[in-house]
This record gives sequence, structure tokens and C-alpha cells, in this order.
Amino acid sequence: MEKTYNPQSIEQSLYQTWEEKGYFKPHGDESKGNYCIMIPPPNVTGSLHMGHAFQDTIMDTLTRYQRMKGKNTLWQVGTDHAGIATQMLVERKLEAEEGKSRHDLGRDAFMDKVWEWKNQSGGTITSQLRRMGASVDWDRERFTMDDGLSDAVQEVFVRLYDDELIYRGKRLVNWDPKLHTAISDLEVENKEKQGHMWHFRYPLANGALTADGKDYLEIATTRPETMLGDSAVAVHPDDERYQSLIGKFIMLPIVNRLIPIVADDYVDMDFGTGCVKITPAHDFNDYEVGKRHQLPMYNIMTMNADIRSVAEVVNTDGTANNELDGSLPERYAGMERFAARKAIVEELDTLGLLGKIDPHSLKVPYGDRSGVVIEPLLTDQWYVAVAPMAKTAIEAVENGAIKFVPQQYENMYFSWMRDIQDWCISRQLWWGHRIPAWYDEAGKVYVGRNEAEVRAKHKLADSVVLQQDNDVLDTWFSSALWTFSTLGWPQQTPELKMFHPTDVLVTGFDIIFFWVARMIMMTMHFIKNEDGTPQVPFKTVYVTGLIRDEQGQKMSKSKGNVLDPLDMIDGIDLESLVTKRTGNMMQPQLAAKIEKSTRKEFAEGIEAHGTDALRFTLAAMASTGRDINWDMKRLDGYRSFCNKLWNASRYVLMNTEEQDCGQNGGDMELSLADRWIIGLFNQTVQTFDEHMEAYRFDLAANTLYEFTWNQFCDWYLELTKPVLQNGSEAQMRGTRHTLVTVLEQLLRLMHPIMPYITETIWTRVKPLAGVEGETLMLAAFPEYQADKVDTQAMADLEWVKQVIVAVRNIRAELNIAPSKPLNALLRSVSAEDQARIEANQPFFKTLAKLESMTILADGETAPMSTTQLVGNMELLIPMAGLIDVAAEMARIDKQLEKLSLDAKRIEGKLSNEGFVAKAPAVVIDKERAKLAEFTRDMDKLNEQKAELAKLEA
RNA sequence: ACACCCGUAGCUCAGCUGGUUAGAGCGCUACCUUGACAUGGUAGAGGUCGAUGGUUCGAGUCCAUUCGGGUGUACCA
Repeated sequence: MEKTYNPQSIEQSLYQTWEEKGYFKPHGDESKGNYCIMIPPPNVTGSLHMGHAFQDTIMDTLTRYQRMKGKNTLWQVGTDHAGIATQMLVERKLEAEEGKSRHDLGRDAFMDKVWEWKNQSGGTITSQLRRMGASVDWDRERFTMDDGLSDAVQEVFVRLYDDELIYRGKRLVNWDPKLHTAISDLEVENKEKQGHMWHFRYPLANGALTADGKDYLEIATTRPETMLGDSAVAVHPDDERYQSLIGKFIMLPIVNRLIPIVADDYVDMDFGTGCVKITPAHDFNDYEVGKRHQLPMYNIMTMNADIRSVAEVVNTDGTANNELDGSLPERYAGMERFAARKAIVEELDTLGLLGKIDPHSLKVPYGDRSGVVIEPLLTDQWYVAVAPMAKTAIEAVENGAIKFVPQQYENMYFSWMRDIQDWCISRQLWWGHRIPAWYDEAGKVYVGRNEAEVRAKHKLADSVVLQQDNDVLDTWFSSALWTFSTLGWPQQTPELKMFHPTDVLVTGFDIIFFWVARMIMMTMHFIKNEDGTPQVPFKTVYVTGLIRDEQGQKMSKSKGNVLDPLDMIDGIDLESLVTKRTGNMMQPQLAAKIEKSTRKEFAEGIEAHGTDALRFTLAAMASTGRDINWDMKRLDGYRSFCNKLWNASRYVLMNTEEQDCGQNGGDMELSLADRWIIGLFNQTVQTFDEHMEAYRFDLAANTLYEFTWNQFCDWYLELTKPVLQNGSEAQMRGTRHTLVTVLEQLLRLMHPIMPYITETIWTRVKPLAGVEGETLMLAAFPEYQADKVDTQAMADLEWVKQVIVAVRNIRAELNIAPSKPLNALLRSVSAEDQARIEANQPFFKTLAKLESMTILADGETAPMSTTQLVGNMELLIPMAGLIDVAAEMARIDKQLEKLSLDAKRIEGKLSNEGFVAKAPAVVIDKERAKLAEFTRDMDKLNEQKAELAKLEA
């Protein structure tokens, strides 16, 4: 093996081999159970970011772990067509390259363009997924718009329509005036903005007066332009100021429309004037008020959110109202909404109807894709009536059929699900699943899998012209079917039976509503268990936090703090990083600042770390559900860890290759260290399993780190040296055997998190360990074996370590070179300790450089020494002439001080009657033992002091 | 407004159902090129666990209040 760990030289070719050999596929043997994870399909437009890298690491770790445990394992991969995102991207490209809009091309030609783009560039993210080492089954890769998934989408739509869970209607929706499509509530981001509250005076009609004699009502609004669509003014029914006016009318200024004054509980008497303008076609609350009072709705805006020349008047039930006059002043026709706002305020001012204007902070809705202000607009859309499905979906989480990790996210899920609104699923886009609905010339709607089916079902003559709905479905509609559509539904495939319900969903908290909740609803509606009860899509939802930058800032292109996982793996020089971060920006003016901060933070660029180090870092940082502040230092540290493992393996190979490791029999004698490391390894396996079970990847990673570095490397490898240098044949064989077998097993244990380095080393180690198998990926995961844990050996070796540490302590304190041999004197040596000393001389000689260890007889006086306590035993290093008595006294005093403090605390506890009476016996015994130990140590230290004093005198 | 999360060493974080002397990594200090590894080794310094009050024999851990930071939902026209 090369002297230095070089991930680049091993990773990519190894992945290729794995993929070619088909190791990622489920093996089909169900005897140990099945295991399945569905990847959250990334957008085809996307490229890998830290969040993906994080989730992919977790999913791959789980997948490899379960696969090695022998389960029939599938990690299903695929991509999402991402309706709006992809369409926007291709439209921008078309505009830039050909100066054309999608409308110039027409629907079919544009769709061809998108497919062309998808086929060319849609593979970026999947090739990046390969770099992460993801063991997904590529042969089963799916795309939400491929034929099979499109069939599933159609089937679901038709069945939901037949079940009356999908309906079409004219309702108020969140309208994106830039993208010209409806969007769902979830795609709206409410941002706090500073705006104004304008007060208007609406004249009362027919000479009516308020209680205090005014001939107008004062209303307030943050969106003056909507007044063109007012159809009432509401007051609270109990409001004495206005009770007499209920049922009377307002003459709406500018439009001169007579609108009623209605009473509604929605109005807060104490807020403002207690009078509210009601604009049912442009405000969600007003829409509800309008429905209660059967108010006509005046839609005053176009699809661009410009003012119409004539308002569209719609009845509460969504039908057109042809009786009421929707005329609007000509001067506003075609005016952009914010210009209209200004103009209307000015006109009201001119009319003398403008009251005060207060600064006011309000939440303004923005489209999460377009970034423009969303307008509530009356349009015809398709909806899913989710309430009945939500009920089942809530129960599944309540009764534990689905668990969230961490559990706190269940709150979020419940609160949203219990107040869920119908889901607007139609989008006025072209890229997506076209809605399987057809209209005849009278506008009557027919839903079916295709036109022929519709005609047959409804017995429509060929002469009836049918036109398919132009809209497509929300992207999340198809994603909601992901767990079962990818397994072949609506066919009852063997895969569906094997892998559904899937085991765990790994995803970010930000898409619990978008995706997780809807997946649960859809799946439970369509997929049933053998007993007919609804089947869940997955048993566990593992929710990840966000990966932020080192300052805790969200990573974003406009902040220029985005880190690309591939740059961590391969490294990147500063110039390329600057170019990458500042190129192709939406706001080029930020480039200079980003360049500056990038040059400061990454003056040397980013070094290559390799995939394994990145994966280990992500696993180690994955503590439950909280956001992670990225730390480049930790990545460095875990690359060092890989290097450590690499070099430890080199040591093992160096001492075992072409040597007798006991593969072919022969006498074997295991040293204390051998038996200790075998026991410790087994305990490590057990701990690792427990952490994996609990989805504590951070603790699992720490367990590996601690064992590998602090025990295996720091102690065990050192402890093998004396054996390999001076041991007997049988001892050397035993230690070599332990070296290769423990390393071989350790590689298996680490493989799920660090697949590349472990596989690479394993190919070299396996023949020495006498192991068959062509890949570590498919080797059996280590199992905890209780009988391999020799507790006596472990206690003995821990004691040996303490003695060695004690000597090292003395060396450090007295500044004695590690290479200088020392002679130790021992006092208060028990029979057990004496046996330990005799049995482990080689360890003391090599690791502590102790030339001799002499046991002092009872009452024998020791020469001037410095002393350390090891349990009951005193270890003395004679230092005649070298010792600074004052310093030694001070050192002992310091220890005494600490001990007496601790002892006092325990004495206090033990003299507390409540403690002795109520604490469990085990705890009390522990405290007593501790106190005895402290007292003993203090006695010994006092004796040493006395001795020192005597010797000096 | 409601809900949830976080506040522990200089930094980033563990600390499970309350019970050794509160841990890790990085950073820092001193020493060490010892034949696996300087991407290393040995030894160390560093914390009144945000604050207050309570429950308890015992609180970093449970409860209440409070301060600071964050997130999600819903919002008053």
C-alpha cells in the first residue's frame, strides 16, 4: 500500500466496479427480511448540494448496513421533473439563445425542447450521486414523468375523481402573476414588509348617518387598489356605533357602486374604526365573508395582475353573474397593480376621501419560485379534498405506524394536518403531467385515462369535439406517489410486495408538508395491507436539519457561501472557487463582496479530502434533527482519521503479509492485549448497533473513531510490538492472527460509513484473515459475540495501561526523556497486581521503558522518589539528587487538596440522612467505595509527604 | 399570537428514561522526527452547564418564570 492515503486514486474506479458487478441490486433472498429506502427524488435541474450529500450519506450508510446484515435491500433512485423549476430554466435558456418565448414555439415544440434538455443535462445530479458512493440500484432508476409513473399519476387522478376527492371549481387561489399559474399555499412565502395603512372615507348612501352624525364610514386598507373590487363594508353585529347602519348602503367612490353594509363576527370591533372593506375576489378572509353573505365577487385583475377594463362578476357558487355591472373606470384599465395603488390613493385624496396614512408592517406573500408578490385571484382550478385522507394519515402517526425521528416533528405534522386546506393541484404550465380531463364544446368535463376511454364511458359520438384540459398537475402530486409508483403500481408487482411499506424516509424538515404528509395521505388511500387496512408508505421518517455555513448562515448563491460537496471531495483552487461562486449570478452587484470573502476564507482554496472523509464528517455531525454548522476543520480531522486507518493497516500488513497468521492452523497463544482488543471490539460492535438502531449516526461515528484511534492504534498496535519482536512462535502467530482478524472485522464495521477506504484495505487483508468473498460490500456485518468478551483480560489490561500512563506522567512532569530507561519500585502490591506485573513485563518494558520493577518489602524504606498511585499500588521512581523536594511536595499537596474536596463532598452526601434513607443501595455503595478510595489515596499521599520530609532531613 | 428547537470549554457540539470527579473534536501550551502514521506521538491547561425560583436524598438532565438566538404555522382589515 502507498505510504499516504490518497482517496482520489481509489474511489471512482471502485464505484464503477461495484456498479458493474451489480452489487447494488437486491439479492432477492428474503430470509433475513427486506429493506427499502426511497430516495427523495432530486430535481432533474439540480446539482448536488450539501443537503443532498448529507442525506445521501445517511441513506447509503443505512442501506449498506442492512445489506451487510443480509437483508434483501433496495435503495430506489430517481429524479423529479420539478415542473416550475425546469420549465423556468428551459424558458430562460430559450430566451437567451434564441430570443424566443415558449409561446413562440408552441406547446409541443416547447415540450420537445424540455425533453431534449432533460436528456442532455438531467444526469448531472445522478452522476454526482455516484461520487458520494451511493449504492442505489441504477437499473431501477425512475423519473416522475416516465411512462410508468405517468400511468400511476393518471390512475390516481381518475380514481380520486371517481371517489369525489378531486373536484374542479372557481375559487380564490394564490396566483403568481409572473409565472401565470396558480400555486399552493405552501409555495407562498410570507415576508415581513414595511407598508402603509391607508384610511379612506366611504360615503354612506341615501343620506344615512352614523351614530355620531357622520355621513361616511372610515375604513382602512393596506392594498388600496383592491377597493375597485369591494362588494360590501362589514361591521361587527354587536358594534353599537354601526348597528343602525346594517343593511344600509355605501356608495363606493371611484367606481360608484352601491354596496351593502353587512354584519359579521370576523370584524374586530377594537381594531381601527371597526369597519372593514370586503373584497371577496382579492382577499382570502373577505372571500369567506363574501360567501357567508352571498356577496358578488368582482374580479378586477388580469392574469398579469393588471387592472381589467371590466370586472368579472362571479356569484358565490362560482357561476358568472351577468346581471351586475362590472364596469371599472377607463383610466385604470390595464394599469399595473402597484401603479393603480398609487393612482387610487391620489384620486381619493383629490376627492377628499383620504384619511390618515400610517406606517404599517405587514406580511406580504411572495412566490417561492418567481419572487413576485402573489395575488389572490379567482380562477378555475382542480383541487384534492384532502380532509378525509388527512384523517387516516394523522392516525397513522398517532398510533405509531409511522414514527418521526426526532419525534418533535410530529407536532408540526399534526398541527398542519389538523387544519389542512384543500390542495390546489392544477398548474398553468406545460411541463408536467397533463390533467386527464376533457371538455366538450359546452364546457362539460369528462375525466378518464385517455380520450378513447372517456368517449366510451360517456358514450360520446365521434362528432363531439373534445378538448383536453390545458393544465398540468403540481409536481408534488406525482412525488406523493413515489413509494409505490416506483415499485410498479398500479400493477401488483413482486417488488411492491417485497419492499412496500418502505423502511425509512430520510428527508429535510422543509418538505414535511410538501411531500411527506401528502405521500402518507396518497399511499394510505391507494395501498392496502393484506387485511385491507391502509398501508403506510414508510415506517420511520428521519428528519434532517439544514447544513449551514461556518457562521450559521443558510447557504445560498446570493450570499456566495455555498459549498459544493464535490469540492470537498476533489478539492478546488481559489481562482476556480471564486469563479464558481461569482459566475452566473442573479444579482451581479454582489460579486465583489463574495469574491472578497471567498479569498479571505479560502486563501489556499479547498484541499481534496475524499468521499469517505466527507461521509464520515456528515455522519459524525448528524445529531438529531438540528441544523448543522459546517466545519471545515472537522472535515480535515476526519481525513486525518482516514489516514490513520490507512497507516494502521499498513502496519498490520507489514507485520502479517507473507507471515504465518494462523490461517493454516498451528499453535496460537493470545496475549493479554489480544484478548483485550477482541473483547473491546465486540463491545464496540454492540454499541455501534445500538446507535444505528436509534438513528444516532453521530454517536455511531464517534464509537468507530474512538475505538480505531484511541484503542486500536494508540494502544493495541503498540502492544503488539513487543510480542512481534520477542514473542514465541505461538505468541507471534496469535498476535498476527488477532491483528488481521480484528482489522478485517473493523473494516466491515466501518464500511457502511466509509465504503471506499475500507474496501480497498479489505482486499489486502482478507486472505490473511482467511476470509472469502469478492467484495466487502456484501460481506456479513460483524455480530456482537458475548463469549469473546473476556472481562478479566479487559480489567487486567486496563490496569496495565494505568501503570504505563503513570510512568508517562512522571516523565512528563519531571521532564524525563521518553527514551530514558527507568527503574520502578512498587509498594502495596496485591497478589493480583503482582501476577499482572509478572505476566506483562514486555509491555512495561516497551511502552513505559521500565527497565525493572522491584516490589518493596513491607516496611522497607524507599529512596528519594516521585510517586504515582495506580489503584491500591504505589509506583515509585527513585530520583535521588534529581528531585526538587519542594516541587514534589507542592504536587502532592495539590492532589491532596483536590482529593479532600471530593472526599468532603461525598462525606456530606453520606451523612445526609435523606440520602442514606432514600437513595438506592447501589448508589450508596458506590459513594462509600469512592470515599474509601479517596481516603486511602490521601493516606498514601500523606505518608509520601512524611517520607520526603524525613529523607530530606 | 401559538407551537417547537437551541443556549454546556476559545470554537463546533455530545451528555439516552435525574445518581462516578460534566465529555469529544478542533484550537491552545510544553515536550518528542521512537521503523505504521508529523494528516503523527506523549503530557497538560481550559467549564459556577443563559438567569432565577421550585420538585427531589440528589438537577446540566424534571417543573415554573425569565432573558437571548432560531424555526414553523396563523395572522387585524
